[in-house]
Amino acid sequence: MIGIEGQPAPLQSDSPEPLWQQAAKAITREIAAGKLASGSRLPPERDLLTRLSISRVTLRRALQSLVTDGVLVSSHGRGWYVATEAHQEFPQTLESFSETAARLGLAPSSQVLRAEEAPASLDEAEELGIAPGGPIFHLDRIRMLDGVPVAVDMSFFPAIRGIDMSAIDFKTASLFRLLTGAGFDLARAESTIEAHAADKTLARHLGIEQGMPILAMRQLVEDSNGRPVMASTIRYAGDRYRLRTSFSRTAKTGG
Amino acid sequence: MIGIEGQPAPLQSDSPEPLWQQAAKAITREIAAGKLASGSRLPPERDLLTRLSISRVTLRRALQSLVTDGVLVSSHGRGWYVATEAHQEFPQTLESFSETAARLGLAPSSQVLRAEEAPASLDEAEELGIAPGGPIFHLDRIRMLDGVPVAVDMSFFPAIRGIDMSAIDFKTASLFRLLTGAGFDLARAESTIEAHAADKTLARHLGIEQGMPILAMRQLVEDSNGRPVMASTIRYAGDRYRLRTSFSRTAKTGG
DNA sequence: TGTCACAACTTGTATTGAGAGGTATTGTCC
DNA sequence: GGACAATACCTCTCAATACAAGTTGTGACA
Repeated sequence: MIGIEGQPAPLQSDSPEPLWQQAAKAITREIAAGKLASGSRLPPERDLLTRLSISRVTLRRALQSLVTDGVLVSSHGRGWYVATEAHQEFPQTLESFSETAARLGLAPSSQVLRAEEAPASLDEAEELGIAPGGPIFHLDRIRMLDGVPVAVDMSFFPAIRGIDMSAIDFKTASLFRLLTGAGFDLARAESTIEAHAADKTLARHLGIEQGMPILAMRQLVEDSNGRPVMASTIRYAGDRYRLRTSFSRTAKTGG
Repeated sequence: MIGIEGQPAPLQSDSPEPLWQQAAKAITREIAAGKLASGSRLPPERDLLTRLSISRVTLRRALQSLVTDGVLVSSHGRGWYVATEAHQEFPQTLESFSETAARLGLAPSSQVLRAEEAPASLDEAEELGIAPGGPIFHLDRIRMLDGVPVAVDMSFFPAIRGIDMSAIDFKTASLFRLLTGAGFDLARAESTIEAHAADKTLARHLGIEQGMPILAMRQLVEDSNGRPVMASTIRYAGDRYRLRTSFSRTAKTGG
């Protein structure tokens, strides 16, 4: 950490990674950790370079790279600011269903199978870190592209007070937006992906033969404190959908 | 010894062993002797060539061979560093095979099916952005955990000049390390993941029944200029392996 | 209380210099 | 042809220093 609120943290001078890159990362980590909110102002350059023990040129190199990456914006005479967010969903390395639809020029739609509140089972309670029997909301949907079923999405999250769930059209509603609007700070997601054979129920929903290969993705979304917010199991017809992911390398070697 | 902390040690100029090899070995010995810790910086080239009494070209030849071997990494403008153990593959959001093995406490190993240079087909050439018929290197391996086959990995990349591929033990060699050492700046990867039924050949390699669900991942690795460097098709036994990914929300540019 | 000048703060740009790795060319020797 | 050397030039990293330009705060004055 660059110790914005505390101690200075010197960068690794004995590392292959350039100092400007290390500084940029340190700043990014502060933002990701929530110590610098979207839109907020960083300390002045003079302070940052003292705390990081680097020259101003090096610091500005780091800051500029973060501008290029869209993380920061600068204001001449006023200071450096954390860029504001543009998206409600995760900035992605795993392409979302709606992004895939847009990319392929296909119309996404959903058919709701289940949208109701129920008491959490032991497993569900454990997964969400709540008391067994506590109220959770289940949303099961068939996801379609141009009317063709490609996946069954079964998600659940803690019941939300103050929102009339029956008034929500879950054919089109985004769960990410719903949860964010309800005050959850979605910060992180863990996913696992497996291959299975389609069982009888799923085969019927997707209109495929029982036993066909499917992709099964389990996803757990957490808030910035690490509390689970939503759990999903999404099963895709193997011959109709592929998951797409990309990622970049940010460092050659670490110290 | 190269006498980093003491006297210079001239290499044997009347030995049949090339000077660059002697120099590489001398450096390796220093590391093995603990005089250069993992991640630490070597003296500058100017100092090393003086102490070893060899030309810079020869020294760099030695250093480069150690890069290929994964012992050193270079940082332009900063210096030469002893490589650290981790972070040789993408550090990122799709857990690597070796990371999965470590996490589960299982011993990873490989059986080489194919390791040869061949002219690129039209499709292969197109994928790598090279001329059809141009030389590419194919590496097909069965990946195993604790001796149990879990995946077949078929990768190809442009043939690398200056490296004796027959000298490489592909049971253990890391392709990322090899390509990085050969000068490719691996910066980005695109992957797609599908579910298929195992065909006859794959089923035989993995020891599973034909038709079983498998995860099929296609991955294209690019360098920092966006040029494709390596293409891989990795097929995992669906009941023995799951892909794992996680990602975090960070600030992003306003659109 | 409002206005204005000035100082202080803060970012933006430029120059110079040193250290250090990266690439290329030419030539000699075995 | 491989090994090796000498030489030249390029590019990146990093720092110190100086000056320019925009913003904000403060004190003086009407």
